[in-house]
Amino acid sequence: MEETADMMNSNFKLNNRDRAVLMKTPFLTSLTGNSLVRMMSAMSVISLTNRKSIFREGENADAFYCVLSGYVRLYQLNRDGREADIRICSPGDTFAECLLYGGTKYRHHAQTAEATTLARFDMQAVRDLAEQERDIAKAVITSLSKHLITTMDCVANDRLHTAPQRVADYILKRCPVDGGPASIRLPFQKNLLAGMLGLAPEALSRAFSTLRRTGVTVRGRVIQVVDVQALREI
Amino acid sequence: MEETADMMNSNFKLNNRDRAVLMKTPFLTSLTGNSLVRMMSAMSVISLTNRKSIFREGENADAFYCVLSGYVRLYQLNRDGREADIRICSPGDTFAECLLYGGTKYRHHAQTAEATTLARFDMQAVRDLAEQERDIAKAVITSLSKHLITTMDCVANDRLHTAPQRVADYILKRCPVDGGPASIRLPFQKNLLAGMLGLAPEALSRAFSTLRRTGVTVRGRVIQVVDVQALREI
DNA sequence: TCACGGATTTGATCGATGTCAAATTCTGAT
DNA sequence: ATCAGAATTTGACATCGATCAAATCCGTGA
Repeated sequence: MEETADMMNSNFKLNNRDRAVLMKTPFLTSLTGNSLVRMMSAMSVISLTNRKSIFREGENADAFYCVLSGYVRLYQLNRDGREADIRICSPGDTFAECLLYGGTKYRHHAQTAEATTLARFDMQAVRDLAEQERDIAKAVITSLSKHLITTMDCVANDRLHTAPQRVADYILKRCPVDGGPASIRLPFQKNLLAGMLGLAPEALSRAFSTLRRTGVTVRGRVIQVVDVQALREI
Repeated sequence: MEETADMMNSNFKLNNRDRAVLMKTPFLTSLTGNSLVRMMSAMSVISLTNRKSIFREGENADAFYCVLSGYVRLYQLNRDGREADIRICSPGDTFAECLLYGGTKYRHHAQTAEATTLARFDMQAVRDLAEQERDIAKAVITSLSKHLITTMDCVANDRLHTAPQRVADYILKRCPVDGGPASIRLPFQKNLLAGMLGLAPEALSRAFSTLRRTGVTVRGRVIQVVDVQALREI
C-alpha cells in the first residue's frame, strides 16, 4: 500500500485532536449510542495536502464534509474566470450539508487552503439516517440553523461595514472581553482572512494599516491591540 | 370588535390565494393528516399595512413567519444609523425560522414593505412538533436547506457580480428560456429590488440605464428585453 | 545562518457604487 | 382629469475597494 507524497488519502486513522474536533461538530456532539455509531459508519476520514480540489461546481453531490484540521476554501468563478471566495471553512465547520435536501449538485468549488483533514459523510446514508433517527434529524437542523445564521451575518457584514470595520470585528471577536491590551495570532495566512472578509489581499493589508492609527500592530501573524475598547468604536 | 385603520390584525380569515401560498411553503407542502393539523394549530394569520415593524433586532424570538402576500424587509443598522437590507421576503418565503435551534433573539429588524399578510408560527410549538413528528422535522430541514442555499448565492452574487450583472441575472431568472424578446413586470417597487440586490436605489436606476444599450427597456414596472440571449452575455 | 520563493505590503490608478440634491415621473385620491 | 406626495431618475461628487506592478518581508529548507 503506497501513498503518493502529493496526496494522502486514508480512512482509518483519526488522531486525538481530530477526534475531539469531530465530536464537537453539531452533527455529532449531541448524538449518543446507536445514532453515533451509525453516523460514524457513514463517515470516512480524508487527508489532503494544500490546494487540492475537494469537489467542483456542478459535480454530483454525493458527500458533505466537516473540517477536522486545516482550512477549506469555497469559491466561485465569474464570467472572466476570476474567483471569489464564498466561505472559508475552519476546523469544526461543515460544508455542502445544505445539499442533504436542497439539491443534487455542488454549487461551488471547494479546495484545501492548507494541509487538511476532512470527515466525509455519505450524503445518501445521512439522508436515510435523518429519516430514521430523531436525534440525527435534530442534529441536522441545528447544524443548518447555525450555518444559515453565520451566512446571513456574512451578507449583513458585506453590505453594512467597510474593510477596516470588518477587520476590527474579526479581531474583536477573538479578543478577551475586557477593554485593555490584547494580542492574538492568526491561525492562517492573511490570504484566507481576506477571502473570509470578502476582500482582496491588498485591501486587507490596507485595512490593517488604517487600523494602525487605532492602536493595532501587525507583525507576521501576530496582531497586537493597544486598547480593545478603542477598537470597538471604529 | 374594532380595528384601527392603521393596522388590522386578524387570526381567523385566510383567503384562497393566501391559503394556496401557505400550502406551498416548504413547512407545509409535504405534510399530511395529523402533522398538518398540528402545524396549522401552531399558526395564526396576521395582516399588516405598509411599513409596520414585525420585530426588532435583539427582541425575544418567540415566532417565525411565512409571507403569504406582500413583502417583508429584513435589515440592520450600522453604527451611523444607516440601514442595509439583508433580505427581501416575497410570498412563500419564510424568515427567522433559523432561530428554531439557532438562538433566542432576533438578529435583525423586520418590517413590511407593503400591505402584507403573514403566517405566524409559534417557535416553541414548532420546536416541540419537530421533535415529535418525523415529517415536520424533515420539513424544517428542507426549508432551512433551501434558505441556506439562496443565502449563499446571495453572498456569491454580492462578491462576484457588478450591479448591471445582478440586475441582468434577476431579469433572466424571470424570462422564458428561449432567446427571443420578452417582457416582465416587477411585482414591487424598484426600491425593494434594489434592497434585494444589495444596491442603493440610485445604483439600480443606473444599472437599468446601463442595460439599455443591451436592449433592456424599462417603463414603470414593466421591463422589456429585446434579446434574452444577448442579455445573458453581460 | 543564508538564500530562495512565496506572501505581504505599498504605490499608482481606475472603475464601481454610495451620497446628496435637484429634476422628473408616477400613482392614487379627489 | 387634476394634483399632491411619493418614487424614480439624473447630475455631481466623494469614497471605497479592485487591479496591476514593484518592492519588501518572512518562513522554510539547505
